[in-house]
Formats: sequence, C-alpha cells, structure tokens
Amino acid sequence: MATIKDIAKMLDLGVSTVSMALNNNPKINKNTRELVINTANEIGYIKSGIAVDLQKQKTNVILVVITDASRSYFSKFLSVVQREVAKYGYDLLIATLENSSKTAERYISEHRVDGVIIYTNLIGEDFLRKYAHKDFPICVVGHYVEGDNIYCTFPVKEPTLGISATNYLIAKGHRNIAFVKASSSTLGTPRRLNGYKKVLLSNNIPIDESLIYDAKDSTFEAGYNVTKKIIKDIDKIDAIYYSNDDIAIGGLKALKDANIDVPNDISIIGNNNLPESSLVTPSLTTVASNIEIDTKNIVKILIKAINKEPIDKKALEKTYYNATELIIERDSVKSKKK
Amino acid sequence: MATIKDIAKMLDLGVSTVSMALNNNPKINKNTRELVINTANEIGYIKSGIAVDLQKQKTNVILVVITDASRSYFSKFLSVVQREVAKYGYDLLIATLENSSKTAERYISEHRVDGVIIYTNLIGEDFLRKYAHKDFPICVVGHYVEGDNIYCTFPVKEPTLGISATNYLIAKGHRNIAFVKASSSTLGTPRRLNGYKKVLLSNNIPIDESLIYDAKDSTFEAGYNVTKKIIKDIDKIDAIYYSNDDIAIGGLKALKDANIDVPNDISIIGNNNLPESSLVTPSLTTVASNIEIDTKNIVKILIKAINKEPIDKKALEKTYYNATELIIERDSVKSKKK
DNA sequence: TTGAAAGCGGTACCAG
DNA sequence: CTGGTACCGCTTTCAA
Repeated sequence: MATIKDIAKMLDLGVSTVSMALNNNPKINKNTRELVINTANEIGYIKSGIAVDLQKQKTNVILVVITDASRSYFSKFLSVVQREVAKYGYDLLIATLENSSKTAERYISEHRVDGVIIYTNLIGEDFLRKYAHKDFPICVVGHYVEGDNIYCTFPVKEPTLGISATNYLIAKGHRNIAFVKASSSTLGTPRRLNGYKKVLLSNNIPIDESLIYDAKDSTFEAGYNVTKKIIKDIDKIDAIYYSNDDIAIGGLKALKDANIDVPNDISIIGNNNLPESSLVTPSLTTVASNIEIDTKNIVKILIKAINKEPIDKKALEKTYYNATELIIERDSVKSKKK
Repeated sequence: MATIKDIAKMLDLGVSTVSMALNNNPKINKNTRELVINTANEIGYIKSGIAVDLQKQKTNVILVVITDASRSYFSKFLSVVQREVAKYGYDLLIATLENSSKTAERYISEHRVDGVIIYTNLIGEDFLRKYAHKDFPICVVGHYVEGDNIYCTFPVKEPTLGISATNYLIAKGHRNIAFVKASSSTLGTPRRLNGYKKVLLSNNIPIDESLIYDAKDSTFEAGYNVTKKIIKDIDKIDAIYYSNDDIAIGGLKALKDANIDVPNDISIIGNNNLPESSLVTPSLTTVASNIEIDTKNIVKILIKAINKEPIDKKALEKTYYNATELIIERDSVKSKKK
C-alpha cells in the first residue's frame, strides 16, 4: 500500500507537504497541490483512516447497539438515529447482538468510536460503567443505567408502561384480560406488565397469574405458538394484551386458524404500531410511542457529551423515552356488551 | 486517557513489558503481569483499539453495506452474515444507506476495515473498483461488478429471475398476468421482470406494457397505493406478480379493502418469503431463494480473499446467488377453471 | 511555501 | 524475563 511517504519520496517533497496537499490545504502552492493529488491518483494512493483517527484522536463515528435488526421497531429507530447523527456530521455504525456481543464489546472496550448509543439490555451495566468515560460517552435508550458519562432518558429503573392499553381494554368493558410477555431481552415487557397489574388492581380486578402468558420471544412465530396455549383457556378470557405487535400478529393468525373471531369472540391489542399491524385482518389496535422526538433528543445529548458541552442530567431524566402511549384504534378490539 | 506509557512510568517498567503483560504474554513474569494488570484496572486504563489496528495493519472487522435495514429480507441476510463472520473470528459492522452513503463510503475509501460485503446497488461501481485492493477485498452480493479484488456470485450483469413464479401462474391457468415493480434500488426487480417477459413470450402470451406497474418503493404502503391503480384495470387481469412480498402484502390489503376476493377474483404471488407472508389472510404464495447457503459462501470467499488465499473467480461465478427459486404454495393463488 | 521532527498509542524485535 | 527502540501512517507545530 502506497503511503504519503512514498509520494513524498517520488516527488522529492516532505511528507508534511504531501499531507497538506492531499487535504487541499491552501498553504501549499497550487501547482504542488495538483501535482501531489494527481500522482496520488495515479499510483492509487489510499488514505489510512485508522492512522488519521489515531493522530486526531477522533473517529467521527457513533456506534449504535441493538439486539436484533429484524424487528421493524428497531429499523425505524435506526433510521432516525442515522439521519440525526448525519446532521451533526457523524457517521453511524450498527452492531447487533444476534449471535454474540463481541463486536459491540470490542468497539466499546477499545474506544473505537466517539460515542455509543445502546438500545438493548444485553450488555452488562458494569461493563458500561467501566468503559464510559468523559472522552467516551454512552447513551442508553429504553432503560436506566446509573453511571458517570452514561446518559439515559429514563429516570428510574423500571417505569410503568402499559397503562393506556390496559385502561383502554377496561373502558371497552373487558375484565378478564390476559397479558402476553415477549422476549425476556425485551425492555418493554416488564414495564407493561407492571402497568397492566397496576391498572387491574386499581379497577378492583384481581390479578390472575394464570392469565399471564410468556411468548419467550418477540417473533410472529412465538406469538403464534403461545396463543395456541391461550386458546385452551379462551373461555375465561375477554381480551389479550400482547406486549408487542410482533407477537400480537402471530397470535392473531393462531386465533384465526382456530376459527376464533377477532374481535367478536375476543379482543386483542398489541404494542409499538408496526407498519404491518395495519395490514393484517382485522387490523390491529395497538399503542404507539413517539420514537421520533425522543430519538432526536438522544442523539443531541450524545453529541453534546462528545463535545464536552455541559449536560443537565437531572433535567434530561425528566424526558421519558417511550413514555407517551397513544392508542391506535383499529379493528381488533370491540366494546363488550354487557 | 492513561496509556501504557503512563503505566510503565508508574511501575518503572518498559513499555514493551507493560504491553506484553497486558496481553497476558507468558514471557512476562507472573507477578509483573499481575501487577501491571492490576494497576491498569486501578487507574482505569483503556486500550486504544485504533492504535492496535494501525500497528497490526488489521482490524478484524468486516463491514456489510445494505440499503435499508427495515426490510426483513435484509435482516435475515444480516443475521446469517453475522453468524458466519464470527466463525472466522471477525466482527461485523453494518452500514445502511438510509440517508446517505457517507459512512459506507468513508469506511471503504479509507480502508477502515479488513473487507466489505456490499448488498446494494447504491454504491457506484467505479467507486468500488477504485478502492478494492488485494489488501481490501470487496464482495458484491446480488449483482455483478467487474473488477480486480471484487468478488461476485453473479456471473452476469443481469441474470434472469422470476421464471418459476411466472411459470407457476401460467400453469395455474392464468394468462393476463400483471407485474409490479418494487423500488428502483432493488436488485431483483429488473431480473424478475426479465424472467416474467421471457416466460410470457415463450408461452405465446404477448407482453402488454400496460400490465406492468411500478410501486416505486419496497414498502407495504407502496404496494397498497400501486394496487389501488391496478384495481381500475382489474377486469383484464387474472393474476399479479409482485416483485417482492413487501409490496404484495400491501397490495393484498388494498384488494381486500376494495372487496376483491383473493384468490377467487384474482390470484397474487409475491417474492422472498418474508416471515409475515404466512400470516396475512389469505396467506401469501411466494418464492423463496436459499439465502442461507449462498450467504455462507460469500463470507467464506471474503475471508479467503482477506487471507490472500487463491480464489478461482471463474468457478465462483458459477454459484448463482439467489438463483434457485422455490415456489412456496399458500392460499393467494387459485387454479383458474376454464 | 516547504520540510524536519515530534508525536498519536500501541507492538514486536532484539539485545541484555 | 525485561527494556530500548523502531515503526504503523498520518497530522501539526515550528523553523527555515
């Protein structure tokens, strides 16, 4: 691989001259500049980004870590993050945790980027605390991690979600409401379960643990399979609250396959408002959060931290990510006649 | 940020000793090693991956470039690539082209990784040719790019796909078959259109250009919208071949909304076999390719190239990526009684 | 306008 | 077993 030294030698110039010329520095005489650039092209010179990063102590890239790119929920998130970091002149790299967390951990533990956005709970909190640094800020989305140079938009360990959905079902006259947990690596499930229980209790509906099912995964298939079990108890259930749309869509299919009419025989509600949720039949009633605004906010904070601008952590933590839960009314929930 | 020099100074040791100790080199006395490692932990030493990469001239990471992470088709691909590169001890980074190709281009043009897998046609061929190098091999998936150190699994510019699907529809007695193009950045569309035309012709069915529609995007919504237009011509159409499942699913919804019965009024077939395709009603007949095997193959070739092992390009190009098209029969196509 | 030299933070050879 | 030293490829003063 040709380096600037080679070019310098060829042209009998100093390396600094070549370096500056290649960066189009006006200090270098125009003729020299062009000469350098031309020969660089001719010999196929390729700049080593790594050497530049080392020297500059800055990569201009941000890493975002997610569990699994296959859920459209994350794709939407990624696309917003991508657009936002670009506004600040940063590049975005993505690491998923599909098969191992090695890539992500290596990039974090060796500070190979300027900052990180974590949207998963599969990376240990101690690990994050160990490597977060004033020169390496970490933003955590969707859950709370205490630590210096770690910025979260959640003020507490486990906020209560799922309130809107549960309230909505109750308002529609349902009382025997099943809850279906998604993957255990999912951040929303425990919170929505929280809210579900809380709302039930405050409506004097006792919590029946046998009505809490576990899909164990966040895929259509997992939703399908768990729903086959639910069908056995179908007589005692008015409505099902699925922890996310992925499993709800699978569940809907299982119900249809069993000739159970949604919403006439049973109502179901999902969570997250995936694009496909409006396309299934009946279209899925679900709950949406404002991912756009919150995501913008997160990127802004990370960039601030990278630039060492002051951040008011207390004020920041007042911004609940995901906290607004808006019911998207469609056709899978029916008001229950009494 | 503390460096090994700081540690060396603190402990009155040489930098090489510290470096080796930190890497657990058995040449270093166990006591010294532990001493070094302990003090490193105490002062919060963090190794600079970038410095290591520069010195070793190797990053151990592979970059994969895709257009858009939100299509589950790509997620599946990513997950296989991820698993495969891990087997060879490499890490995987992902760059999408959602808002700009800057990240991908920077990583390629500055050789910031050991190799690249490109699954998009949004990066110029000349660009790839310029930066591919024996120390920086590039694998191109899904289309053909001529060039040294560029490895493709497609032997020709534009292979013919879509044959199975078109044949299948014809075998089911359909003759007036519409074709719906997906996003123009999609690699499959032109090929499937090729195959569609070819098969029609060989069955003595004249090609009616007015039966070729363009969804212009690969989203559910695009499929929905284009299908609203198709509905106006519905009387002259027996079946629709959508270039991918994404638009087919959207199209299905549009047909249902217009009270058109699939498959009794019209048959539709998609392409790619997305997870959601089995969940819509009626479930979508579609065509699947063996992404798993081909993806494994691609990773193997890239690693070989990185290791400078010989690659038989001619033999390689005999492996058609995506070339096996398997019809997944479900409920959206009906045999036409004559 | 150009160039020598001092790094950036490591690694690895070679001598002791 | 330990340490001096020469890089890896580039940027950036500072002098000439």
